[in-house]
Amino acid sequence: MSAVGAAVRAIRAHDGSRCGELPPWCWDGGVNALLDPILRWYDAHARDLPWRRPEASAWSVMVSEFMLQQTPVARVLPVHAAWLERWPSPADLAAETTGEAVRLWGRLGYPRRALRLHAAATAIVADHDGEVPSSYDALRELPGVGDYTASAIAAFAFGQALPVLDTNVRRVHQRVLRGTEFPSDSVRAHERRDAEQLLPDDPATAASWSVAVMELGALVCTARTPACEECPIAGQCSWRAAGYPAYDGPPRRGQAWDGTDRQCRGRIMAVLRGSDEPVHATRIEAVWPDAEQRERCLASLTHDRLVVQVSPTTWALP
DNA sequence: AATGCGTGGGA
DNA sequence: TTCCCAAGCAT
Repeated sequence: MSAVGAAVRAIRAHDGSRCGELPPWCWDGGVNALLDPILRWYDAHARDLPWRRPEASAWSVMVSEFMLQQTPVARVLPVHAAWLERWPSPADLAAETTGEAVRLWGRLGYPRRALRLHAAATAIVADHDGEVPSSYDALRELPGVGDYTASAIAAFAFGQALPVLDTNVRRVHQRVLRGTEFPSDSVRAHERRDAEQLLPDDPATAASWSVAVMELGALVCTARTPACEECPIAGQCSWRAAGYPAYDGPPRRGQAWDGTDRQCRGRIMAVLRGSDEPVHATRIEAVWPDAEQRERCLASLTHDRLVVQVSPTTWALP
């Protein structure tokens, strides 16, 4: 992907045009016309988040990106602070048990992320001399690091010019450029082309642009009830200009919860997190009466290495 | 490519 | 109250 991006920008720089599928108003003398208003808005309205401060380490950025995968900022803030205080470097975390990582993960949800972050820290110590790698490709090889997270760390921790396509950026692009309310369920090729073409060439400006668009999506161009009156590019928004047509794509994926294995696993994990000692089976039975499902979930949690069976009747964090 | 994976807050 | 969804990843 990074190689493709470099090629696209090289071609663009060579012929001096922003050839592509984007509306012509996107360009003002060959420059992204959305850049100035969005950067100005960001300057005035950005939240002061620990992982965005100049002194934030790459490790701090990386921890935040793991925690922010599907979890809102407000809930990440206290856990991120606790992690960075306890494990200021990848080596500090790698020296810890995975069980402690899961315990300090607390109720952020999707605790497999805690295991992957621990595994990533271990790999960083083993393969990168304990320093968070800066290249997209090296980051992408770490457990739990997909396209978004690799791009985000490379851009925000190391100032590289990589497109960052998270759910916020995708929604902003879809509305402004494509005139519809929501993007598809998976990232399409045209979205990458859009992001590549809008990305400023200067690395520092590119990183600022990416975080600013993300913030705009998080605070103004929200999924529900967007605050268009506060939007710096409302006048250029295709969705707004079209009269906010309602979403008419395929049904968006919702997640069942009541009675699911995920709920059962969550209950079991909550019990184990709350105990420093192995927990007797009766305490697990107390939170999930259905024996068949309980056993299935205990087995899947064991398979995931989120729990270990300590004795025939007791369970614990690994 | 479709599905499974936690949790809690806001509309 | 119910529903929606929040900086995704792995399989």
